[in-house]
Amino acid sequence: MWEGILQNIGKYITLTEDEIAYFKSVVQFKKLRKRQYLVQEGEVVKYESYVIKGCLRAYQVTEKGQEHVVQFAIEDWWIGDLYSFLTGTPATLNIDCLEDCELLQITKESLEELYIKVPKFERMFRILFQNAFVHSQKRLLSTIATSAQEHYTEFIKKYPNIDQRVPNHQIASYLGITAESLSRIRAQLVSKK
Amino acid sequence: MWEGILQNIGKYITLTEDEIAYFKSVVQFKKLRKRQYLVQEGEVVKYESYVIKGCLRAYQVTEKGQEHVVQFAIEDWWIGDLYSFLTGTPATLNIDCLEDCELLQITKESLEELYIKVPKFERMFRILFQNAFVHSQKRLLSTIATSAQEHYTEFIKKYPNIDQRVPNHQIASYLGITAESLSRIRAQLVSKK
DNA sequence: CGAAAATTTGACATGACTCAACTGGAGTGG
DNA sequence: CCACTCCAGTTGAGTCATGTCAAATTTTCG
Repeated sequence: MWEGILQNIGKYITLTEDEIAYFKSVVQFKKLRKRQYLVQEGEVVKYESYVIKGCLRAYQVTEKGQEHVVQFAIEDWWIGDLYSFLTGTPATLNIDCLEDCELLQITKESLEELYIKVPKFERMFRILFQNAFVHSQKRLLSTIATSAQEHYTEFIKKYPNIDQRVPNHQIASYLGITAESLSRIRAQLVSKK
Repeated sequence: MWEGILQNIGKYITLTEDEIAYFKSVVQFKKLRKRQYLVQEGEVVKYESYVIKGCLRAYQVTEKGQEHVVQFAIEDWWIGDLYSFLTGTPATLNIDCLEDCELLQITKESLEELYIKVPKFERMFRILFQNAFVHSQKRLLSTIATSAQEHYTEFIKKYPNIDQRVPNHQIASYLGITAESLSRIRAQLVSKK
């Protein structure tokens, strides 16, 4: 249960035995079944979650009932409604499991304490957020600057592992197009070859 | 020259006199005229820049020559091609001044050293990147989930200060629409009132 | 096996784009 | 200080990519 996350943390910072023990003491293990919610719109989010195993999606629902996927998360990713988590305001996102999931969760209070007691974590999350920001900017640019077809081909190149685990209509939702459009794009790509 | 940035830093962390002195010693002052480049596509970016005064835009140019604005920056914002800065790869962005600008710049080496010598800065940038990521996600959602008109009205609500300093066709580019479309949207909004 | 979900396909609608022309204001140089 | 150019902004006409709605087909999973 701990190998994955500790190895992942090890990519960014080096911890002592004590620090590892302390870290272990502040995170909680959680199992969720496929289709279960991790977060529902309207609730105040208490945890950020690290994915040990499984696959989740975070999405927002518009007034007209359309779902827009903001993020997928698989093994070794963090997921949550960060804005709600940070500000204590009600979540605007829903997050649910596309597969049975195993998570490690940390509360805001524990995380703040972790930053103080083991400042290396401040470094790790600085790097994680920095990378997340860069990727988010790149995604934005693809959304704005490229055709739906290019955008889709970029996506499957970049996330082949996610592509194979997630239904197409949810990928469409992530890309900001309809399931029908994605279906037609895929048909075109096949016929081109 | 220093009040603005020190006050801004003070929102996130508290520094001693020595730390302030050290910080001052690692950043460089730079003035640029309107229309001058801060970063050009292809060069390796050496600095992240804090805006003391002025207004800049970061944009990418596609093969077909279309410009897409990724970010505007005004007083108290940081700007740069973060990906190039972090990885040492050639910049994909261009950044230029929309007004005469005064900047403070820091190199990657100095920033890394600053993180080590004054870990509080790790905290500050963790928070800055965290916020930048949250905003980027929200922007992405607006781009994907709302009509061009809603997206524009959200933009002017959120950034009235930028709106007034930047020509409309560049706002259009930021929103991912053409200048013509924005012009028509604005006409509609006026007629509605 | 059967119900529900996912995907595909067709017909049609529409929002945004492209290209082109025109207007008005800002900045520049004689 | 005026004439001229340049650029931002607007408007119109036609096109195209993607959306919508509906139905048929395939896949998934209890």
